[in-house]
Amino acid sequence: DKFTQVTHAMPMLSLDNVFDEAELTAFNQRVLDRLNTDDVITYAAEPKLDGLAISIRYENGLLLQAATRGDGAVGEDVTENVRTIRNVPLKLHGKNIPQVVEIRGEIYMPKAGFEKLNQQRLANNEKLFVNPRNAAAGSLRQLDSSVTASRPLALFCYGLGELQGMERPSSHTEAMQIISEWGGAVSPDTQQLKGVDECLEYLHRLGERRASLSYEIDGVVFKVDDSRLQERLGFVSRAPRWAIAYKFPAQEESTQVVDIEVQVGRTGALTPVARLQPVFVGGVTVSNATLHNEDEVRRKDVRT
DNA sequence: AGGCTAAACGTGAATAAACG
DNA sequence: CGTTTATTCACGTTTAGCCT
Repeated sequence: DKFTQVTHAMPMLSLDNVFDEAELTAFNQRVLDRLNTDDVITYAAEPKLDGLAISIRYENGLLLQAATRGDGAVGEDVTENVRTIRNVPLKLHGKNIPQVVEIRGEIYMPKAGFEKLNQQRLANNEKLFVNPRNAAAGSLRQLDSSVTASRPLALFCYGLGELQGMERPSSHTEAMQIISEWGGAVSPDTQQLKGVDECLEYLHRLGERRASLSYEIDGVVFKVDDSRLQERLGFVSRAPRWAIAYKFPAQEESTQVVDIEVQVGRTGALTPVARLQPVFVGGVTVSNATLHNEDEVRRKDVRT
């Protein structure tokens, strides 16, 4: 409760997920069906960074407010912490800067910075961070922004929120171009692709490079590039119909069920929980697994 | 000063029931 | 029937509050 609440001018949504090529093809088909067309859709692709979403608001080119996503409608004011991030522009470059622009992106901790930070912490007998994502999330929610300043955080921009005093770009690619001219960092791996076939190729290429990237990713985001098509596709409750996150296959590990306990929830609901022999997988230690969806567990195994 | 715990938050996943 | 809402849950980190 130490952070002031910020109501987002435009809600910050998440993305729907797909897990294999068939589901991605099905997404493309839904887009075609909705638009009632056979045209080849142009997509904008970018790596899906494993960090945390941020909204950064500029008025007359000056960074005035930065907020976490929160529940999508209301987030937390982390302006002072975001100001300490090296590649976040405090002032937008160029002329024709709109009166109000909200840049949205992902704050993350590069692998190299994470390793270096943990080496320092080891030397100082401090507790090590388990993975870059949580280290980034924790670093951003420091009450003392000088602590945040000492953490190797970085930003990649991936979109625009509120915009006043400027026409909305006609495509995602154009929006990224403009943000980049203002001085905002955009992923160098952003690419314009024609049709679902090129999306699948991109997926394979990036999958091969995944380990050599300087930051952790958990998938790829594909967005319908054309703003007018985006508008026609619209939104569902918590995600746009014009974008999808392709998630790389979850890592799997085997372990043993040690016990099964029944929890009583806040509303009195009973939920069986499997107590597991702890197992480290995908950057976290898993020691419990809910069994409230046991049919799913049996069918598809537990995903991390 | 250090250890421990509860609670908050961020991210992510799933189901049932209600809605349109 | 597909979408949306309400619940339930997982883990990692920070913080406050308590205890030793």
